[in-house]
Amino acid sequence: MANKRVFDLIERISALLRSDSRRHAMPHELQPVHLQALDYLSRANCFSDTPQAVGEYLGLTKGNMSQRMSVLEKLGLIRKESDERDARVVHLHLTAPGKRLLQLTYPPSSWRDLENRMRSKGARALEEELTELLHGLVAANDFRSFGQCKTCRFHQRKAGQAFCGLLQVELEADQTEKICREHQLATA
Amino acid sequence: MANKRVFDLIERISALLRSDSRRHAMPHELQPVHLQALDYLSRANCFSDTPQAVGEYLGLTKGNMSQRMSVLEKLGLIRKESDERDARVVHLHLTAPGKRLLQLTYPPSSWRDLENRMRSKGARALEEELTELLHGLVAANDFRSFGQCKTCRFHQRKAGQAFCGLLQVELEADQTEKICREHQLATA
DNA sequence: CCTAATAGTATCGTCGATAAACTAACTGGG
DNA sequence: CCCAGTTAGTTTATCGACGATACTATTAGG
Repeated sequence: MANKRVFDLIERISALLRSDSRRHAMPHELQPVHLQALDYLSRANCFSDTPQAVGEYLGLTKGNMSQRMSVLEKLGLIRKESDERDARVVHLHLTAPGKRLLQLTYPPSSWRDLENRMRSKGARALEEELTELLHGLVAANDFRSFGQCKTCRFHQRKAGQAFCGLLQVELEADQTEKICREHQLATA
Repeated sequence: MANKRVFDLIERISALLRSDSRRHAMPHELQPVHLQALDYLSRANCFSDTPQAVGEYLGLTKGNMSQRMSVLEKLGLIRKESDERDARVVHLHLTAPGKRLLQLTYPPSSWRDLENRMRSKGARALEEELTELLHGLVAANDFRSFGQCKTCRFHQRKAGQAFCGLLQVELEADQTEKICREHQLATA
């Protein structure tokens, strides 16, 4: 599943995508990492939309994240909102301009051209293999998996309502579609 | 072959690898990009071991590359050598310390742990699919393919000797195993 | 030749990244 | 209760990647 050649391919593909992403982000006074963060936030559930979680997702420090987030806020792309229960925690929400910018710039056009050329031929297989690869990476390094809420081992149903057995809270239906910082794979 | 989910996976996998690569590179006064450049140079043939080529491979500007290369030279990891035919061209060779450092730090340990866990199960399939993906990306954006010399449409044999039909020169056997800036895929 | 193109360098400004020190808020055991 | 320990986030300082631009030196070609 993993060898040097696969590593080389991933490194080069992502270097090229990154370079293209920079071209898209720069006119908006942004860098690739900002678009990655915006994209993450657009998919994170309510337990996972914090600076800390973004940092864990991208493998960057919290100090760095604090900086990135204040840039995004200053540009009006996200809105900060402090948690009602725990005043230390900040939730980050995309604003309408943020969503618009994300849709406009991400993924970069080189990827979209690719999508047009290669119409979903074998996408499923690649998706599954990369998923397995990521899970291996996560397992080997104690990273968080950031999987979809409803695929989590703690996901339950109580009286027709979705429920998180780890955090012991009920879940809105739309939250279960999003990715969660606390996500854990079923024990193999 | 390409959809948003595949994009997300590649972005996240490479973000985590990049973060880990930084941890490995920093003790040596280096950044991830330096290791990527060293790795490229270790695999480039004699037409492709120039600052320009490294920049094209990684999607970065030549000015940036010029800087990176002088850092690597100052640390004694590479050696510059000007071309005999064209005095503008500089060839970059790994030194023994450069090779040692590369072996020590690249790929980062998170990847090696992965390799130990998932012994070559389905590596072939993933490799082929990512290769196809990269070729699509290359084709859609007029990037160079940087394939192995001997897989190039201009690769020939003349009297038992390998020969490049594009550059019109004979090739040493070991050069044909390496990657080439001028590489072109066979017309489909 | 003289012009245009090419490989590489030098210099500049911006800003992403880490580390470390800091504040504020929560938690839990006496 | 309170105080020690922990956690979320910010701040500050330092470093250096990166793009842009202008520059030099060499080569190609009409």
